[in-house]
Amino acid sequence: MGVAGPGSIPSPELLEEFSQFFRLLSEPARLQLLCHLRQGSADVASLIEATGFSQSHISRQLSQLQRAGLVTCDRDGVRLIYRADTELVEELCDLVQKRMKQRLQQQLDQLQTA
Amino acid sequence: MGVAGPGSIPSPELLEEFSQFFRLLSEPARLQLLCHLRQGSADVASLIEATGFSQSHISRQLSQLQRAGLVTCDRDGVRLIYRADTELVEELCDLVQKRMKQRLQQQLDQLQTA
DNA sequence: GACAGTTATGACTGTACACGCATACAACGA
DNA sequence: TCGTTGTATGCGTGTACAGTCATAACTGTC
Repeated sequence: MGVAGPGSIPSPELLEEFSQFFRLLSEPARLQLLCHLRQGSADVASLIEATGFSQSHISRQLSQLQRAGLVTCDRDGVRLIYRADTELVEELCDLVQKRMKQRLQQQLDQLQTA
Repeated sequence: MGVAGPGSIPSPELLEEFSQFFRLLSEPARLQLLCHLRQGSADVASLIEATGFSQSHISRQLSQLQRAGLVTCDRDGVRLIYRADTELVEELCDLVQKRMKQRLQQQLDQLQTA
């Protein structure tokens, strides 16, 4: 049984929500932030250091991720310590990566039989 | 073990590939096409009919999906019959949907305890 | 070959958004 | 309260791309 049952098209609203979610992951900068946070929680300064992006950019990207619930933060005095809820993202990336491997393997096989 | 092993950051190239893939799914029009093709193969005319998009737009979106291997097509005379390889997309959407449900449930619980 | 139907593509417009700079705002210490 | 540090936000710029129209390119029939 699929997303909305077999043989039916998801509503435009649901499609919109799905696409918005995937859109979050469609930006290398945000994926990069999630990857860094996968190593453990981190404050903004270290994320700036690690990625080289401006503070304002990091802030905006983190707030987008936060709205989607992919990231949360706690205060430590003036600093914000971010932590990622990366389980979902990892699962998604693993699926995609598995698929990429499959595709490359297929292309390889085709070249070898040709 | 995660995408690139624990404790390491994927290369920029890999991040780029992931984001490009998710980017494909970040557009409602493309998700819609994939959903229609989930019902079975279809020719372009019926996709135009079903979605209301222009022929040129459909053509471009399908070719993007095709490059990523999410869609294939066979000729039937002058027509092209497209079919989707939706297993991956369905898995991804199911994961995301599961997450959405979780989040909404949490919000509901919070409202009820408050 | 010419013609009709189907798909791909060049050119264009509009919009969304990444990204940086400057600055406003929040939180702590003296 | 003032200064300092850290985060959010208004504004501007550049770019990527969705979506359309017109048209080219392809596939088949006569």
